Amino acid sequence: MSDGAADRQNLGVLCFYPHRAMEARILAALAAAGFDDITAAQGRIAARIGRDGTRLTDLAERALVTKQTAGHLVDQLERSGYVERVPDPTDARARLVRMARRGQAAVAVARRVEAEVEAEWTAYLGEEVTAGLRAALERLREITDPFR
Amino acid sequence: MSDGAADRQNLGVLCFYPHRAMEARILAALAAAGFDDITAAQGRIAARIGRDGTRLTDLAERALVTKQTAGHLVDQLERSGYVERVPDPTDARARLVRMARRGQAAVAVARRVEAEVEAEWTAYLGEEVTAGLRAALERLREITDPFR
DNA sequence: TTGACACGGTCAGATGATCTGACGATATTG
DNA sequence: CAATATCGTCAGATCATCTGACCGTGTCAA
Repeated sequence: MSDGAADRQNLGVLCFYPHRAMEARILAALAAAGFDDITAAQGRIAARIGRDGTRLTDLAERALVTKQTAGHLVDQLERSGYVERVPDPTDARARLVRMARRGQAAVAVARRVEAEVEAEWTAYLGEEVTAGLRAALERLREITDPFR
Repeated sequence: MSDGAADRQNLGVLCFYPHRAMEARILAALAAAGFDDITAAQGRIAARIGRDGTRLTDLAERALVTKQTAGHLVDQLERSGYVERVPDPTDARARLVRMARRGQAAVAVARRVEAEVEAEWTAYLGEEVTAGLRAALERLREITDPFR
């Protein structure tokens, strides 16, 4: 699919490492904080829930999975008390998935670790390079994220 | 795990989009070229096979999965004729996984698409920004890739 | 207003990917 | 040579993911 380990790697593969590293760090911190019943896939869904709740279909679209998969993961998150489903006042067909109390607590932990890891990366790369990296990635997102 | 869609996203999440986009493009191209029996997970393993073959344990380490998972995926790749296992001349315990003829053909297709997608990204971001992005990601890999 | 179609979500079933734990065979090292 | 580490596999379980079918609700145009 791409190179062996030694050669120049494509940008997609290079993006894999930081993504995976961040995810692993957050998951580890969550587990250490007592949120040990959350999986990576659940986290990827939960990470895309907006402040006022998000529709299942939107979650699926943002996470690039089918709505069935998203539904499955939301079921688990709901059972574990991280999220809740409420009716969407603007559309009787839809329901909004939003953070429950336990979910908000987990988000707080996740945010802290995110900031911590970013700080480490910034310390290693330097402020300027990091800012450039972020800008480039945000720009790239415009053409690689089918949702936004 | 992180923000809703609107807010500022952490660098890990931002890395997700290009990675996923590249992977999807390569997979689609492979399927179109007749290599339609390969999955993303198989591709992630195959992408890490070096020119002269690579040990299963190394593949697992590079792809950040257990050796059991790697073995499972290599089994499938072998059954589909993409790779072959040969004895490691330097160690009777080990075997080297290396590309078979069909695998090499698939790699050729993948390389072409990689280059194509990178060219698109470069056109969108500009030469300079893209070079900066690559440099930053390569640097970041030093502290986020447990293997290298 | 009503019929055709789009959209939000779920159910059912299948497959794929991944892990933990245990194990046999070979290397390495003191 | 004995102790220990490494390489890979087997077995079994669980989680994630997809396709296809389906029901209820919204939308829009004739």
